[in-house]
Amino acid sequence: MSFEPVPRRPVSEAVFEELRSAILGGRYAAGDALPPERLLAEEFAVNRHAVREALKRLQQAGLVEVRHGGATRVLDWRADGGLDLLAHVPFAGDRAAGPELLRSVVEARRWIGIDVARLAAMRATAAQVAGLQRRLTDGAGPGDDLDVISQRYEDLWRAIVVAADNLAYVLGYNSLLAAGAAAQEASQEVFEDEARDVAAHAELIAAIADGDGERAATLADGLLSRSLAAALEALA
Amino acid sequence: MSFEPVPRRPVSEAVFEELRSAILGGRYAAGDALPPERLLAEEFAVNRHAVREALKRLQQAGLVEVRHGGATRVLDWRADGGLDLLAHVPFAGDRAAGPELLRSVVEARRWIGIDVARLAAMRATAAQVAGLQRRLTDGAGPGDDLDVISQRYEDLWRAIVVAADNLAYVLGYNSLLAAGAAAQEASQEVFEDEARDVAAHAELIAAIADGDGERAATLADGLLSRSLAAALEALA
DNA sequence: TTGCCGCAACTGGTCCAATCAGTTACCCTC
DNA sequence: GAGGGTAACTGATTGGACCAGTTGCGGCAA
Repeated sequence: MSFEPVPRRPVSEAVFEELRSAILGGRYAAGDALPPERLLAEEFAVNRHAVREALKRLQQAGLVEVRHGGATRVLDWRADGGLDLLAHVPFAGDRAAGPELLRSVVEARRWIGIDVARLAAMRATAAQVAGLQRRLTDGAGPGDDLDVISQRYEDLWRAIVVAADNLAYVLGYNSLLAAGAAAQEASQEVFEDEARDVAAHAELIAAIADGDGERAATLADGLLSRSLAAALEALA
Repeated sequence: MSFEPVPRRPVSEAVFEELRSAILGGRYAAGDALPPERLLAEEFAVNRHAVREALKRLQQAGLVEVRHGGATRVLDWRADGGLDLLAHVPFAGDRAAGPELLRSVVEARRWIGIDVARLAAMRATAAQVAGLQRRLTDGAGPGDDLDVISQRYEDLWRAIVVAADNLAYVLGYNSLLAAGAAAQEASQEVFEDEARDVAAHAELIAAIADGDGERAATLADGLLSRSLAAALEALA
């Protein structure tokens, strides 16, 4: 028989996740004061420094506001939180945010993908186009493992996003990807049909290579709308 | 004569900003190891805990990877960072990322705004529509201060985004807004013409109230494209 | 009685010092 | 030359002390 390695993670991270989950899960309303650091340290049975490190991360994530001398207050993350939070919402306790979340992510990804395809067609350098085509021919048969297919699909889209030469889209794509990874099983399933359609991808890449923005946008729309439909169907 | 209050901010924040700027400014390449905590503490002339708190924030921001026993390494933030980073890029030292950034943000905001307007028209509740109309009539004259106008403009769009009922768009809008706020002067200027056009906003709200998604999308496109044009012009 | 002033008790911020716990690389042995 | 073991790194965690703002209560003065 074999044993799994004992999971071991920093104390401050455990505290961070605990508090984050409490906030995202609604156990603290916006404006509520968190317990004082000394009390938190006592309750979690860790040193105060560890609590402070966790609080720094919460602060960076836009979940709390810390004031010297005053209390640490919980912010309204829907109003102040950034897109990075999306990946953590699924773990926000028992609230059934999962389905709504999946639809949100796929919906946004479809729409942004359309513009990205158009921009890539307009802006991709020769080297980037070559990279896209290489990625396409590197593609193996359809019998591959879903994980492999998904990986290649993500990689292809990442290259397209980079070619679009828009920092907001690049970083936003990273965030959406992270959110998708957090709900892995559901996400992969939704994108499976699309990810396996190599012929459609080839058409898209050809349009980008031709610099035909409108055609690229239309093709991307067709591709990504399939996943959106799959997501909406999965919710029913 | 009068004196200004002495600016006073936490030491860990100063360290954080210093390191962030060093990383985003390219003074560390992706994969490079940061100096050890003990050395950083010595060089910044602060306690090691302050350094650790700063590192926790960098870690949360997706800029570094910390490994117990090993070195703290700088990540490739363009490949791994989330949209939240966008607000920090303006502080990337002397690299001329500013102009590219402004175009990216305005471009993304325009495109997302179009979809948001369409979705809001389809999904806004009666209460949300009433809220939008109220915000419109609350609008004061055109002689107002630019700060006030900008504030109201942002508030109106936030309400539209919320009405679109898509968590990814809500949080993404927060991130884009934060990025805009980081480059305040330039951003306000670009959006000024659009923000002052109350009549166009009234049309947009009317379309949303009617549930006419296509018309709302078209109007939003017209509005936001103005700012995009202004941004592109500002870059020339 | 009412207003305000000041202090005391809270809150977070910073420091010092020590020790635990992984990683890495060098050196010695076989 | 390959291997293992150890020493010297790295970050992780703890404890305790003290500094620095905020808040609210109680007593003093008008």
